[in-house]
Amino acid sequence: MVYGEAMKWNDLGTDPCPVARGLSVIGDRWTMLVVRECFFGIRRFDQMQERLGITRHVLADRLRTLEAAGVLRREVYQERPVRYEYRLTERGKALHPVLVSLIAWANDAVPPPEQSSVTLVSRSTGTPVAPVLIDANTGSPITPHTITAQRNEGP
Amino acid sequence: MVYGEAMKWNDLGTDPCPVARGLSVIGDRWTMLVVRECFFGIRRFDQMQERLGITRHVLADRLRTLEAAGVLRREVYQERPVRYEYRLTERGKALHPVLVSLIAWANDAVPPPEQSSVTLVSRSTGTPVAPVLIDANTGSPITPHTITAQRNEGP
DNA sequence: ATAAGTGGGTTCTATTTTGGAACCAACTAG
DNA sequence: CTAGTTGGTTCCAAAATAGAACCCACTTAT
Repeated sequence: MVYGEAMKWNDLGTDPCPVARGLSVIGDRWTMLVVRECFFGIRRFDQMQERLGITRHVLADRLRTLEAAGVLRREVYQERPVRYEYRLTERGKALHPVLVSLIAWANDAVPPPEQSSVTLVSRSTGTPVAPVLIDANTGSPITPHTITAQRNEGP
Repeated sequence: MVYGEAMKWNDLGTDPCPVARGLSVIGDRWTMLVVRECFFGIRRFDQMQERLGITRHVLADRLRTLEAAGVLRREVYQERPVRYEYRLTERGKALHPVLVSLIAWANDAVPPPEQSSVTLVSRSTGTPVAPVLIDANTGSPITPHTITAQRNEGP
């Protein structure tokens, strides 16, 4: 962060803090919902628009932004007339842990109306999953107590 | 989701999808940055405002929203004049995996300007951590291939 | 041949959110 | 008495979003 002077939203993308940089791409009201649709296998503009209830204008803008950020790629799936679909790139698929963590948090922090909800289950056993973050290097859990943020100065 | 009819932002909090419900709390432009400050130990209004460059009006609004959602609690730390500080509740601390996943993603998906950046390191060894999500029940990694979303209908 | 439909948008205006700056209340320190 | 601190609120301007209509290049149905 650049302390002591105002940080405008549009400058977040160049902030030293990865939280700020990440949010510059996925931190607005609709973007993660668009990403969710992509993980659900939705690829077409109209389908996303109908499922989300987002305005066409804003959806077009978000898809452009996500494409520019390398999260989605636009592919022609039909010529004459040319039609495009949107798919997650590797960088987009790398958002999976963010989405999963968010789902796990929301499911017990933001109670659903009635009992209706969506939960994550193992694809092989069908049983609910309980996501936990561990450090791949040591195998130990990651908690606010086990890690800390470190600033690496540039050249 | 309620398909076929527009979903307004303000209805997200009652959506069956946990992604939508989660985003209704933390899905706007500033909220996760406020939460980040709290994880960094920042507790006071003016300090947050200075560090983030957010307008005072919006910060006051976000703090109220986060308090209402049970993510932060407001505590008097001084009488005469009464002064408040904001601290993460258990529900707020439960956002740690979301923040860590976001940091991990941003650090390799949204390149920092120059080399300056912030990384996560183990508090005990000082070495970088590589966060991975595993299922606490089975110990196996969570990827788009190993899990799926399941809708549980309400009564 | 003509009419209606499809997919992926753009354009327009109205409403809502943000940004930026000033102001305020209740003290405390000098 | 004056300035400073803390945690806000109030005001207006600028930007983002909602909602609806329109557009273009086709394809399919009548």
